[in-house]
Amino acid sequence: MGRIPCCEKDNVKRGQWTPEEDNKLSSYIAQHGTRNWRLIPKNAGLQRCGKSCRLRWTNYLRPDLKHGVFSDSEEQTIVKLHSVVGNRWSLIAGQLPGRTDNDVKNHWNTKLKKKLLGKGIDPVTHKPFSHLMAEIATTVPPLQVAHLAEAALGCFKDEMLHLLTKKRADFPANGTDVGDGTGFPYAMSPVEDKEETVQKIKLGLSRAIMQEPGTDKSWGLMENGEPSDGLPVVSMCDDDLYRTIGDEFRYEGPSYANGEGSAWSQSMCTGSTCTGGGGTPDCHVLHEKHSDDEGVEAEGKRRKIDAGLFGSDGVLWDLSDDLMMNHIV
DNA sequence: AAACGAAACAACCGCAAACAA
DNA sequence: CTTGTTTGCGGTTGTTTCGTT
Repeated sequence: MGRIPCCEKDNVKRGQWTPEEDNKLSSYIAQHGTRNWRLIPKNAGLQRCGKSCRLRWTNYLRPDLKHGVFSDSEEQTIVKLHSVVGNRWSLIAGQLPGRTDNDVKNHWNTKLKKKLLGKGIDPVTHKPFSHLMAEIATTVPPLQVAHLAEAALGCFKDEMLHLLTKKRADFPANGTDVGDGTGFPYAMSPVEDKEETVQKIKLGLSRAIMQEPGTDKSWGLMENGEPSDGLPVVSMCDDDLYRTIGDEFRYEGPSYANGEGSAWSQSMCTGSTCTGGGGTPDCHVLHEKHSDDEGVEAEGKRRKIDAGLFGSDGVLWDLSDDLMMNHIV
């Protein structure tokens, strides 16, 4: 017994909507409302799946939608809410009049996530990477550190690779301050091609993963403290640096009690080495949905979180005391 | 001007909750 | 209470647009 399809696949058009289709759908809904999406395409004379019509309406045609760029305050709201509820896009969109969950999701994935990563903040936990490292170092038995590092790097390797290679290409070749306020010098040989850089970074990551627990943790450094392989040396434990570079977002210090993950830690980790069973504690929580029984319980918890966050009128509570993300204007 | 890659946006898919009969 | 259907949601994929070489 399979699931009943929402429509006949054969006679259904897919892909981009034409203005005529938009008109048909809009005028039909204006007259008859949005009851029974399965019947709407048929009655409106559209060769579309009801689901497709619903999506088109809710994400694009609805008259109350905003279509412009996200404002600073909207971005702040998204980051703040995401730090509390995670990838609950509909919940977040509910606090942004005129924005859809798809809008918010796309904006997060294409802009905000990278923005945070670029500032050294883990977009999953909203903590600076330095704090994550420190937590791992202090709370985990040394023998597990290497495995956790591997899992973490697996989760973020693509983003790290992207950022590192991009940054490298952007830095000046004379090794002076790049002028972003970080005082971070970067020396790059002009003849060094990008592919070589990528290979070096990959090698560095691999070494970090392979490194036995208890050995020198100063990744990328040779015994004399000089960078090996020409890789940059970045202090990942410098909160002052973080505050300096955080011209838009500022981390005000850990707020999770006793190393507990935030309420939203079911956010996705799609890293290839993250298998859900092992890995970091967060990674374990992320995959709780995979178990049906646990999934029900997780959903129950989720609903409690929802109920706690929003009043009966759906208005967001004042979260300023609970949030770890503050904004500098 | 053309080719290529990255970013942004739009749409689809499958799952599960909610609802109605 | 059970079963079938609809709706909402989040993840993913496909397409278009923009910027760079």
